[in-house]
Amino acid sequence: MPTLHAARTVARAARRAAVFKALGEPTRLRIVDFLRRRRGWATGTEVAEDAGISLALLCHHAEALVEAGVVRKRKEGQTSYWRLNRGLLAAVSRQLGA
Amino acid sequence: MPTLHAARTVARAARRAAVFKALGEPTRLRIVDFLRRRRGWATGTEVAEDAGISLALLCHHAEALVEAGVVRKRKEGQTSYWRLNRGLLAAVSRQLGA
DNA sequence: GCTATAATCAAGCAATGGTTGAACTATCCG
DNA sequence: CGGATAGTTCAACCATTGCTTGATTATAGC
Repeated sequence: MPTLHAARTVARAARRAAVFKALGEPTRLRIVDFLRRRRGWATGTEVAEDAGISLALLCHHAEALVEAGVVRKRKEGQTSYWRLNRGLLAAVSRQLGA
Repeated sequence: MPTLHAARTVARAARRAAVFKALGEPTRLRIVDFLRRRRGWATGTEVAEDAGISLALLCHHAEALVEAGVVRKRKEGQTSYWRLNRGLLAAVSRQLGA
């Protein structure tokens, strides 16, 4: 029988792991790398072209990245824009190095 | 047809993603967290007990962590010892924050 | 040698996840 | 309106993976 403390530890690990999980896939990491180089908002078409994937696949992966909080999304008319959440990445980076 | 440059970019992303993938699983992240608190070598039994998993499962996950280079392994007699590869984590941390 | 202990291996199950292509929606523009 | 453009969703397929259980190997201690 797990204690309450143990249960909370597990839940916290799950949330933190979600960020790494989002980054732990080559295609998603390339998307993140592109957005890092890009500095600012990029359209879905731009991202998909750079990553060499279809728009459908981008949609799939981008959802996972947004879910994990790694990426922010904004929609304007018919096109959607993406940018990195550098704050979260910096926080994770700090925790990882410590 | 992908260019040679694109192929290399993909391969590099795959290697880097392997580290995040290793960290992107709650159980493995708890192992890593324990080793971080522990400072130094810990036996497999200690790690398994802290993470609340069987020795068999630890073996399974530890292999992935070693494969990714996140963890170092040393065997002495009947027991094996594990410690964090802080150098790699620091490098990944730097790259992530930049 | 015998037993207990620490770790590893092997088989199998259930669930998740990446990829593709087609269908569908919403928006822009002439 | 009508066609083109940008995204999104859906269904299907296949591979991967996390986990469990049970057997197996290697070592320590008596």
